[in-house]
Amino acid sequence: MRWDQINHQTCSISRSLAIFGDTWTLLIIRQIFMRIRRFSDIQQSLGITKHRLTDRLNRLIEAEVIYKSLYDEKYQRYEYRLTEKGLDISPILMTITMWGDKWLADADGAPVEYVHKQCGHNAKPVLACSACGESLSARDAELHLGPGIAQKLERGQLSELDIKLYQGAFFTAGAVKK
Amino acid sequence: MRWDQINHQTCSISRSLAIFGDTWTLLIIRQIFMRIRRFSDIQQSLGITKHRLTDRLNRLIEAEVIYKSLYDEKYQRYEYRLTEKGLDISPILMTITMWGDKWLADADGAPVEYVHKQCGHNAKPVLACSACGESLSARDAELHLGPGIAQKLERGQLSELDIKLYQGAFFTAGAVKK
DNA sequence: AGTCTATGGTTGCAAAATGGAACCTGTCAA
DNA sequence: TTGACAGGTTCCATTTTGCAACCATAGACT
Repeated sequence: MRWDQINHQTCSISRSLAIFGDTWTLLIIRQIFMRIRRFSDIQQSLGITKHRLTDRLNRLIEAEVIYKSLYDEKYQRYEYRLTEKGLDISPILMTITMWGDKWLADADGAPVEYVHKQCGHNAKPVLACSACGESLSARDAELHLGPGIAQKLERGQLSELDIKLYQGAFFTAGAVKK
Repeated sequence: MRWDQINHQTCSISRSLAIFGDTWTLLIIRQIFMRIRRFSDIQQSLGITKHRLTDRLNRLIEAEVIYKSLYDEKYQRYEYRLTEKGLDISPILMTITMWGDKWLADADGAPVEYVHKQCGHNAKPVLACSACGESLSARDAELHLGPGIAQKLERGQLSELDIKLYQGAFFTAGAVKK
């Protein structure tokens, strides 16, 4: 299968990665989070070619993750800003940062830190259960089939590939036998 | 710059993405999380070519995110399992899932759900501040220069590119003027 | 008037990554 | 001895990428 068909799968991760799962895209989003919003600034700060950057920015606009905002009328210059959808990517960048800090940092320590404005502390973002507020890891969570899969399964609308994609979850749920 | 040089940057996100930021890799990790651990199962469930899968698995082994585990002595068959480092990627997959569920789901709802074993509820993982336990979003957090950058800056060990990369954070920190 | 610079691109081309299919290897089973 | 299965490797055509050169617009400088 071609990567550009990956978004047709019934999977939130596949669909998300079809938007920002290729090379450069997440780094571009990070730069915009860090207030580096202009074409040439992004281009130079990442060392990406203009060609590639043009392509990636257009895809992100298409996906409604960023939008162009006029900042200079005379020159017709635009900067790129995050939409609500784009701002919502921050937890992903934070968890990636935490992983990199923990597993890939050199002796000098973490390159940047997040300071929580409300409590003033250096915050290491951790995942918590929205229901009980306790911390949540892969070992604390059971994967269940959600309505998006269950309904399509009942209606026979799952593709062959979707079924294979979820064979792990089906197995856990007892829906199929291995 | 070539993508394969991106891991030389002083940035936890760049370094992390050098490991799992290309096409397929994160999907492969997700499959292993879902207990799909054998070569042909991963290959068929993702629709990836064997060629690509071999390459990606070897890189993940090299990065110590997964390891090979013998499950059949006679046939010398191995399955791929997550190391501690690999298991720690789960928060990233969870936050990506949440984003996809919120912004890309169809009318049927979320494909899968996480059930928190401790409290039994359907958990939507949210980010929390490790210091005060309150929820944490991009707007609640201020980006500060951490020791990894500050020390290298003092010692003059930051590359030209690293400085550009962090110009947003330097600006916030008052370290440089725009 | 002519040249220079800054920003934000587009175009063309060679090199690298990818998808697809065919082929290989070891073990067993019919 | 033919076939099947798991887990690859090899080969080639197609895509994607990196790199360099070029273009357009609006001033600013000489």
